[in-house]
This record gives sequence, C-alpha cells and structure tokens, in this order.
Amino acid sequence: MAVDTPPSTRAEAEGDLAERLMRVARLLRRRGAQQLEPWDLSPHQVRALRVVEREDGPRLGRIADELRIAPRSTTDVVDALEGRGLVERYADPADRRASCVRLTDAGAALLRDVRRARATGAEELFAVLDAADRQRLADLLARVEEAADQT
Amino acid sequence: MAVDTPPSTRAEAEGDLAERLMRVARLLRRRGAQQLEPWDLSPHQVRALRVVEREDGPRLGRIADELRIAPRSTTDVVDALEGRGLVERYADPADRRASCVRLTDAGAALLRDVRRARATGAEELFAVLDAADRQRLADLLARVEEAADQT
DNA sequence: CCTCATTGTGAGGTAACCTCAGCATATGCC
DNA sequence: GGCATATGCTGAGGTTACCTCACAATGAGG
Repeated sequence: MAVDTPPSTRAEAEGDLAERLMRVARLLRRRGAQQLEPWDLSPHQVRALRVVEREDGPRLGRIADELRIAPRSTTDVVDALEGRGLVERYADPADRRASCVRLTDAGAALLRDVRRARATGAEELFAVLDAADRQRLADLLARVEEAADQT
Repeated sequence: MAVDTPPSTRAEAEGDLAERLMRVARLLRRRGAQQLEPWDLSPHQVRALRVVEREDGPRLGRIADELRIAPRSTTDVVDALEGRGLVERYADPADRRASCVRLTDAGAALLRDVRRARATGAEELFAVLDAADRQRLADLLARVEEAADQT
C-alpha cells in the first residue's frame, strides 16, 4: 500500500529524529508514571504540586495558567490535593476574593520523593551513555530549546 | 522554602537532562498538535490511523493492543474514523466474528498530509542544528532507546 | 454435539475537562 | 463617597474519552 519505509529521504530523516525523540520521551514518561504509581497521583496533580512549590503561594488562577486548564478546573485539582493533605489554601492577604495555595509538609515530602524516584528512573535510562555523551546530548537539546524559545 | 535550585549535583544533572528532553518533546508535540488542528483529529485518532496503515488490515482487537486501550473503546475510535470516511471495516475472511479495518483513499491521503506537516514542524524545530549535529543527536537517542529495549 | 474461549458491541459508569451563572470583592471614574 | 465594571473563585450541568459488565455470534477442542 505504498508505504515508503526506506529512511533515506531528507524529510524522512527529520521525521525520524523527531519520532526517535518522542519515543525516548515516552520511555521516560512511562518510567515516571510507573514510579509515581504507588502514590496514586495523576501526572497533572504532580505538575500542580510542582507549580505550587516553584511559585510559592500562587493563586488558583496562576495555577490554571501554568497548567493550561480553565480556572474552574483548577478548583477541583486543588480540592483533590487538599483532600489528601498535600496542599492547603489560605486567604490572599492582598485580595480577599483570592485564595493562595501552599504545600503542606506532607506535600513537600512527597514532592521530594517523587523527584528522587524520577531522577532514579532517568539515571537508569541514560546509564548507557557516559558523562561526556550525556553532556553532548544535553547541549544539543539545549540549543534546540533555546532557538525555539526565540521563535 | 528550601528549594535546591543549583543545578550542580549529580542526580540533579540527570533530572536536568530528562527534563530538557521532555521540554523539547513537548515543543514537538505542541507543534504537531497545532499542525493537525485544521483536520480536527485527536492525537489518538491519528495514532489509530497509523496503526491501520502499518498493520494493513488489522482487527479491532489488534488496534486495541497497539493503542493500549480496552477493546470496547476501540469500537468507538473506529466508529469515529469510519464516520469521517477515513477508514472502513470489512469482514475478516478467516474469522466471521472479527472485522478488520483498512484505510480509505481519503484516510491514506490525510495520513500523508499529516506526516508531511509533522515533518515540516520537526524540520523547523531542528533547523538550528546542522546535519552533523542532527546525526549526533539521533545517534545518542538511538543508543538510549536500544538499551532500553533490552531492559 | 457440547462445552469453553474469543470477537465485537450495547448499556451504563467515572474522571477530567469544559462553559455559564453568580457571589464577593476590587478598581476606576465622576 | 458612590456606582459601573472587571476579577477571583465556585456551584451546576454538559462533553469526551476512557472503563467494566453482559451478551450474541462464532470458532475450536474433547
């Protein structure tokens, strides 16, 4: 059915590189998902926790922007996290309409564990490369990323 | 709140590489999603089309395995695709319980277009790297992928 | 032939999104 | 100050893409 599998064309080679990268990313994501299975957290929830940590006391709206979901949906995400005692809401001192969110001790600890588990998974995956090759890989990716930022 | 941002630790460096890769993958995915927006297809539907092309007449169950969804869900995916005239079911000649799925001409054409759009997006993203660097990147990724396959 | 496994699908449930309406509060303008 | 308008969050209810369970049709093995 006219499938051109020979990976020799120029455009094909680009697609190949992209697909390869996506496959490795998938491996990484899958490993990460496995790692955080024991905690029974969705990737989105972890992402929310990370935003809360990074922004240190963001409002719900801020979290919505960061997660690229509707403000209304953020309410539910934070509710779930708060229900598990991982974060807590507190009144924004500067605006009485708004609530801010911060990590509880349990949340901070969990985030630390998740991060470590993830790093372990990554380390495992990249173990085939020696330090120099890992550095090369990181540099190449950095260049791509940087160029994309400016576009 | 005790966030260790200095990216100098060994474990941090691994996490950094992984995150960088994920960020680039996200750029790629986002570009891809934009590209196939005009067709109003979900990533999953495109994936299903690709499976149908690659396997050339797979049963529904096969598609389910490939997409890692329940067989029942595959019925809906194929229904949607068939409703748009991108694929069609036909009776499996070897087993009268089963249906197989094949691309229509429209489906094949669409897949071709999507592939081209994607390749264009990838080319754009990787344009900062010259051919040699792209090759290096592909090789590094290939080594990681290959090692992971054997694990 | 009679039992048991397998294939696809109808029915109905759940989780994570969404939009819209509304309340409480802030902000800008006179 | 007083009032219109914008903003931040949440209740209500819808959509989508999954899921499990039950079942009819068919295949396969004793």
